[in-house]
Parts: sequence; C-alpha cells; structure tokens
Amino acid sequence: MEKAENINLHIREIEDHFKAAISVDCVIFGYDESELKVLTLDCNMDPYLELPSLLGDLVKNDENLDEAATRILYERTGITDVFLEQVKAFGELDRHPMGRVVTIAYYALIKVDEYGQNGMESKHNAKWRTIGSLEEMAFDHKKILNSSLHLLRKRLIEYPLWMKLLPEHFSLPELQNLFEAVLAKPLDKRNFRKKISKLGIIKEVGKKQEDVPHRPAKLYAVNEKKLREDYSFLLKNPFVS
Amino acid sequence: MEKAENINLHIREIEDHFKAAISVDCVIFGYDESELKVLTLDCNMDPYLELPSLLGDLVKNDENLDEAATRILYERTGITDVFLEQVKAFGELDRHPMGRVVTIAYYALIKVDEYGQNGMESKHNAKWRTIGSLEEMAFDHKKILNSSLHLLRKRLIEYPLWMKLLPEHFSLPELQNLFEAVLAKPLDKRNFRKKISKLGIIKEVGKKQEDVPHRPAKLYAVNEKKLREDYSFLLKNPFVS
DNA sequence: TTAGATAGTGTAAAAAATACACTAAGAGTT
DNA sequence: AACTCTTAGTGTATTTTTTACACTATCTAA
Repeated sequence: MEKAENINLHIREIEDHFKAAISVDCVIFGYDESELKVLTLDCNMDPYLELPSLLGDLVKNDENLDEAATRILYERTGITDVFLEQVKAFGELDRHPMGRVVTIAYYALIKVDEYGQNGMESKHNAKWRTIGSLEEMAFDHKKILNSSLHLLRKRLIEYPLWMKLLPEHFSLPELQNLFEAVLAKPLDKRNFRKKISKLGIIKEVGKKQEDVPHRPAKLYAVNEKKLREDYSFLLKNPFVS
Repeated sequence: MEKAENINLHIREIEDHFKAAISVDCVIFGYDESELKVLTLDCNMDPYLELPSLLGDLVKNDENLDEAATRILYERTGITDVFLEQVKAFGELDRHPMGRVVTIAYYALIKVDEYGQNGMESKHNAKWRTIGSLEEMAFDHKKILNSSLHLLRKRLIEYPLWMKLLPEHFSLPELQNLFEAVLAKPLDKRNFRKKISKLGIIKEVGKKQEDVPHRPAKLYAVNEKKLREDYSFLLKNPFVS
C-alpha cells in the first residue's frame, strides 16, 4: 500500500500547511476631474492606523479568486460588471500583522460617474485619492499599487481599456487627458487622434460639450458593433490578456 | 474598546479562513534538440495518476513565494541562479483533490546543457517533454502551462530572455530556431538577424560549429558588458517586468 | 466686436517592419 | 580534384508606423 501511505503523508503535510489565509486586494482605478484615482479606505489595523489601504478581504472557502474579487468590488461599491484583471500574488512573510496572508492583487476599472450615483463612497468610508497623493500606504499596498499601475499602463497601450474608465459620452481631449494621466506623460494631440481614429472603435454621437467657457468638443461613444467584432475579449470578465 | 473588539473580530475571521494551503508550481522551460520543452513529473495522485504534472510544492511557513519557487527549482533540478518570473495565481475551488490549495505559478528558464550535467533528471523522475506532447495534464496544470507559455512568448519578444535558455556558445540559426519553437511560427532569416544584431548584445567568439555535415555556423556569446549596461534587470531574480 | 480659451486639422521626415534570392563554406562522395 | 549536398550568411527596396510640428475654427464672456 505504498500509494496509500504516500497519500497519508501528503495529507499530513498539507494539514501542516493549511494555516495560511488567502486574501484578495483590489486596486480600483477611476478617472475623475482629469486625474487617475484609486479608491482607498483608512486602515484601522495596527501598525498601519489611518494609512490609506486598498479594498480587500479574505477569500471565502466557496469562492474562487475571481469571484472573491468580484464580491469585494460589489460589497464595496455596489457595482457589478466591473472590469477586472488579476495582477499577481504577493506573499512576503511579514506583509500582514495577523499572520501568513498571501494576497492576490486585482485591478479594477470603474466609471466614476456611475459609481458615484450609488452614493456608496460615503457609505463605506471609501475615498478616491489621486495616485500622486498615495505615498505611504498600509501593509504592502504601495507595492501592490505600483505593480497594478505598471500593468495598467501596459494594458492601456495595448488595448482600448480606457472605455472602461470613461462615461458613455466623452470627448477626444478627455480621452487624451486620460492617457496622459495614466501614462504620466504628455502626448501629441494630432498623433494621438490619428491613432485613436485608426482603431475605429469610437463614433460621434452628434452632440457637443455644454457649459464650457470655450469652444465645446465633440462627444463620442464606443462603437458597440466594432467592440463586439474586434474586441470581444474585453467583454469577458475577468480579463485575461 | 471598539478597536480591540474590531481586532478580535478580525482574528476570529482570519482563523476561520486560515484553512487554505498555498503552493507554488513551476513551469520549467528548456530548449533542447531544437524544441521547447517543459520539465514534468508523472503524477502519483488520484484521479490524475500517471498524467504529467508540473513541479510544485506547498509553500513553507518561513519562506515567501519567490523563495518557495527558488527552493522547488533547486530541490528538483539542483540548479541555483535560475531565471524565474511569477505568472499568476490559480485558485479554482476544485483544482486540488486534497482541499483548497491556491497555487502561484512561476515559469523558469534553464539551460538544459548545464542542468543535464547534474544527472538530476533521472534522480527525480523528472522528464523533459515537448510542449506539443502535453495535451492532458494533472490538476489544472495544462491551464497553468498555457498561461506561462503565453507570458513567455510576450517576454521573449520584449526582452532577450533567450540567453537564459541557450548554452554559453550558440549560433544564429540556433537562436532563430529557438524563437520559432517558442513562438510556433517561422521567421525570416535576414530580418531576424537584423533585429538581433541591432540589440548589440551578442558577440562572435571566433569559433565555429564542429561535427556538422555542412557549412558550420559561427558561434556567438552574450556580451556581458552590454548585458550589465542595458539589461541589468535581467540579472535580478526573480524577474519583474 | 473683440479677447480669451480650447477644439480641431495635415503633411513631411524618420524609423521600423516586411518581402525577397542569391552566394559561401564546409562535409561527404566519386 | 571535382562535384554534390546541405546549411550559413548577406543587402536592398517597399510599406507601414512613428514622430515632429503650427495654424485655423468655434464657442463664451466681456
């Protein structure tokens, strides 16, 4: 019965190791007031009291990682159908004061205007903070944020993820500003527009900005037909590159 | 003492969740006989008996994820200084028959010639298998392999990772074949050489292939100076893009 | 009407990617 | 020594992509 022994050994070994916890932390990106922001809480755990922290929770025993991330997003913002992608796992020994907690980081992209309507922000003490204002964070959340931002930058260049951050109707200057905010560098207006228009994924909606004290910009929307034809992978959630 | 209560709640909650195990699985890539191969074991766990599996192990309580991956690589191949990068976490509920085991996948690149010299392959029942031959695998290892291969392809295009797979001296036809094996598509010889030479990262070693029944190819080696100057990030381990 | 502010538009040059076919060098054979 | 077989090695022209760059148009407000 070598096989059975082998398995018993495995079981003992595994029991010995089933002492860790798994959590999911979400870097929730939003684009608002021409800035890239992250939804944060104020940490209430020593020794990180008052420091901004990401939204996270332990993974329950009956949900997989993607489901946990989706649940956290829903519990904390009330939004469903959020764009999500796993970033990576973080497992430093000392990353959590309670013990061994390995966390799986996700980033999420949400439309701040839709989220705002639910008034969830104040209900859960969540705060939007600009990337620049997040110098010190609880746990290893600054590291997680950095990795997530790095991934977001690569993704934004590769795929039209900006559509997940912008409201239904948006202008090209807004779109360019979003790129500049995320990539943290200025872009040439004409070259930018050339590239966007070549994607063929946006269409004019026949309206213009209102209440601006200068020439109003044309408004665009995502061309849903083209989206389904050429970018259907963006509709599956969570996203896998 | 609201704070203390809060923390006690947290502790109970966490204890309730400290029932999961964390493992690391390594997709160990090697390039040999002009093919991309993966180091595998034959699974000895029901219901996956005999199916090829990746090399993995539970993460110990005193090691972080990167250390666990490095340890697994060392225990299974005897090699230190292996190129490693985390792929992502896999946490489906039913992925492991023993219970909830979330695994963090890494891929590793090793030089088959150096590894071979240790004779570790037979010592540990590890087998090199070609990618093409791995249709069915134990656990969710096929999914892990697919994700890892996908990442490797992106990385190979972006960075000169091929140097981690090739022996000290190699020819340009060998290098091109490595690309073709990993990317699974043919490349134009002249354009390929143009691109490689523009990197400036290899130098002739003044030798030629021996024992080939045709015109021998020139041999090259990595230009260590250029490597340290322009690609020092490849020397840090594990790699983070 | 004018001033102020931002929207919107095209072209030329440089760089990168692609397509493509012949000669060169060695081993093995007669 | 000549010839055959096999793979190594090389350059140019075309297309595509990226970059750099400056002026006119449209709206609000005074």
